[in-house]
Amino acid sequence: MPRTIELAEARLAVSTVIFAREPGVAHDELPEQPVQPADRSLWIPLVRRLRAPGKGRWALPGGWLGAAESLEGAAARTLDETTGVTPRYLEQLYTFGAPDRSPDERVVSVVYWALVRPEETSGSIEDPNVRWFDADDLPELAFDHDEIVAYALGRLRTKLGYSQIAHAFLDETFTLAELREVYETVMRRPLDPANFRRTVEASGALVETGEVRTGTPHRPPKLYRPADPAEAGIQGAFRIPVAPHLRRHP
Amino acid sequence: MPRTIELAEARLAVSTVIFAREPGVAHDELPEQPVQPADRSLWIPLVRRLRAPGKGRWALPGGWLGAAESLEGAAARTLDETTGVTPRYLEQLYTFGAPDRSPDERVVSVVYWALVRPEETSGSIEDPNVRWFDADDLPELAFDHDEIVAYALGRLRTKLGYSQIAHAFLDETFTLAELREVYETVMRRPLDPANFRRTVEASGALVETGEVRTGTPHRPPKLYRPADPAEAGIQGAFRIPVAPHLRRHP
DNA sequence: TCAAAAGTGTTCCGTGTACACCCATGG
DNA sequence: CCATGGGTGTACACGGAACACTTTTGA
Repeated sequence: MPRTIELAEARLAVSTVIFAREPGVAHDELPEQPVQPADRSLWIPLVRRLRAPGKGRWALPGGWLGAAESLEGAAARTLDETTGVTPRYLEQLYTFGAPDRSPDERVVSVVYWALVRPEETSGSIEDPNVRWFDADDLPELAFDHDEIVAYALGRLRTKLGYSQIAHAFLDETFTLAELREVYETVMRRPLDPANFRRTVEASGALVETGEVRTGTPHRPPKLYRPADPAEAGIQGAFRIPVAPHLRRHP
Repeated sequence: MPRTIELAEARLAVSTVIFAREPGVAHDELPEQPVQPADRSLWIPLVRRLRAPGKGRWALPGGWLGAAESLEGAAARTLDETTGVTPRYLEQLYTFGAPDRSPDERVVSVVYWALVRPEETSGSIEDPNVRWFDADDLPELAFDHDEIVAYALGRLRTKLGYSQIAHAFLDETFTLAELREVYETVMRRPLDPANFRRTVEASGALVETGEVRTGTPHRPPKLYRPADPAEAGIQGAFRIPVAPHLRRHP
């Protein structure tokens, strides 16, 4: 028995939560001191809102959906326009559409999440209204963007455990220690270097380049690159448990 | 360097992929013969499109987003209006918004997926334009709905492996054999009854009701109900691997 | 009393984890 | 030559899987 429904005059927005291992140009100054990878944090660029609603607050980079572009295309475009960042990995996260999430008009936001390499963040726009924040130490954000970031962080931690996305944080070639540091940073716990090496090597997800990184004060580590997904195939999968030892009675 | 973008005049639709273990009233007649749970299939209700575009084709139940309702609310409402089904489990799946997915106007669809109990499907609308289909034997659907259903099936199979959603297919109380049949149907492989029992019992996700199901030709099985999630807590988790033994060289 | 499903016990093996140990380089 | 991170070897515990076995009912 369909009753009459007033249709929503909703505007369609696209926003992106971008994660990087290092902040881009503008960020809160921190005293530089050596930290363990598991104690390091992730960085997220935010944009200050110049208009109401939420004027003055920090918000996720985003914008309106264009007529001819795909959702992912809109995410990439608005990201580039607002922050100058071009992500290596971009995936849809969730669509937020509570009727009251924006005060004046109905806005439905398709939210993406992205991973970028260090070099990609360096091209980010220098603007007092764009700033990189520690993902674990964010200010209060506009709209429901706090909730969105928390959701994205959860997804990143989970997905890292069963997929190969960690590569998207790194340059073309990298050492196993660098890859391990990504896992340690995201999962916030140390990993055994020996076991990590074996797990990754056995998976076939990486191939040696034959090069080593020199200039370190110690034994030069081998450089790897991600295996062609086609070659890697099913065997390319490896699993790094997100939170082990939560099994037995705590 | 933001160039001018023509904003999309997109309409916001909501659709739902509904899964049930048994078809509702109207479905293709199949000769009733005993089948193994792992050989049984899932059922999905579809609605015949009465208007262009895609007139005559089968499509996912859905409709337009109402002004005052949440996305999930819209999914539940349109589902009820078109099929008469009220799902026990309803979760957002993905948002599809390719510019050309609907021929005339731009439509962005927020798609949900749902699980229903046998009793809930029996209340479904009797209408020649609503029919239940075998999820593994669908006709060619309108728009990009084939792609959507395939995506939803993948998510169901994956999520069943690490969450408790299987309950949503069953009545208030159920036997372990019934729960196991859900897993066998969705994962399309047989499970060892002994190991399944131990895994589930050890997890604390179920509690015995103290009752047994009588009337079977054999030993009466105990009836269980889902544990209160608060009590179950972290220990409430158990994992049934989706596809084991794909590890070593095939 | 018998067939068949419910439910229990036990063994085997892959995988994650800990940790001792060797290797190679810049300072 | 030595401190340090790169890289290898190995032993152990846990949990998934296989499967033999006992229990309980209706017909």
